[in-house]
Amino acid sequence: MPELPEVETVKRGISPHLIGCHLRGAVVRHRQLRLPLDQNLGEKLKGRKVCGVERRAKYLLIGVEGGTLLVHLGMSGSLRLEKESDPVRKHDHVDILLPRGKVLRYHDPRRFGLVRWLTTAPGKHRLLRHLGPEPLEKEFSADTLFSASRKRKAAVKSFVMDSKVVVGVGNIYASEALFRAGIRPTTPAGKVSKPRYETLTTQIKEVLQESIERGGTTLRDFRGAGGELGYFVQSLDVYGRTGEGCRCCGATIKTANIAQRSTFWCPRCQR
DNA sequence: AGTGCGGCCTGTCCGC
DNA sequence: TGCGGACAGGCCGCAC
Repeated sequence: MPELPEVETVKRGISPHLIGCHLRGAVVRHRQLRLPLDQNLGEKLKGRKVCGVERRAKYLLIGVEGGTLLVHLGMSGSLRLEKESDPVRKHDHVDILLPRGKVLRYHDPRRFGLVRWLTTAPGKHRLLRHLGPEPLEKEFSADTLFSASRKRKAAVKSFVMDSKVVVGVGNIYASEALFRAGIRPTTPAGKVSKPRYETLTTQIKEVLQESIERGGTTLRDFRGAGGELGYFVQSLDVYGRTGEGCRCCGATIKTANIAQRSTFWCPRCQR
């Protein structure tokens, strides 16, 4: 479900409700996520104060005195601020108990996500250690993209989705950024020129930034922390538009699988 | 070393 | 209406 703009939307939604709070504990209803959940999570969190909420790639890092709560939403996860008395739905696997009867509720039907309590530096965790640059930071530039791409034969679309190259570019925004840059997604990464990587870098930053400003993309079930929809779906140019006309030239949008992920492009605008 | 594939899970939608 | 199969926003670990 969530790509970087959706995770950023959740982060912005939950931050003001968490920072400064003393946690009352946690309720764990289903332990088996991508990594098994700590049975004693509640005991470990009890009484601790939340000092900050950060995002690294698609991971949320809830900074708590004495540790970090690492959360990933996988493909179908969501985090919502609710009241403890709100009915528990199927797949509400974890509640983080906040003051005054409020809870942060983790819901994930497919269970590809994770919730982990870390007491060491999160950046050194094996899941975060090898991550590439943040796309919206200065260190992600055409230079880094171009030099990393030399001699790489994989499709440029797979290349920009490689988290060692740059994080946070998922299946939707990879297709969208390549459309905006006029680059065909099947082109081998090593054959894309420097000027085209300049354009692609700019477009990756822009498409992610615009989506964050519209609250992310709701395709079927994405919601912000308060349950609100993401409106970027209205701005998608190619993703999910197979057989429809290109908004730019009118040609029919095509789709194919690249490395087992559906990929969308305009055969006329993207060469 | 880079690449592609299988697998983790449930829900939904489509064609028959 | 029911049923099987394909597919879904992520990403790790493995074999080649």
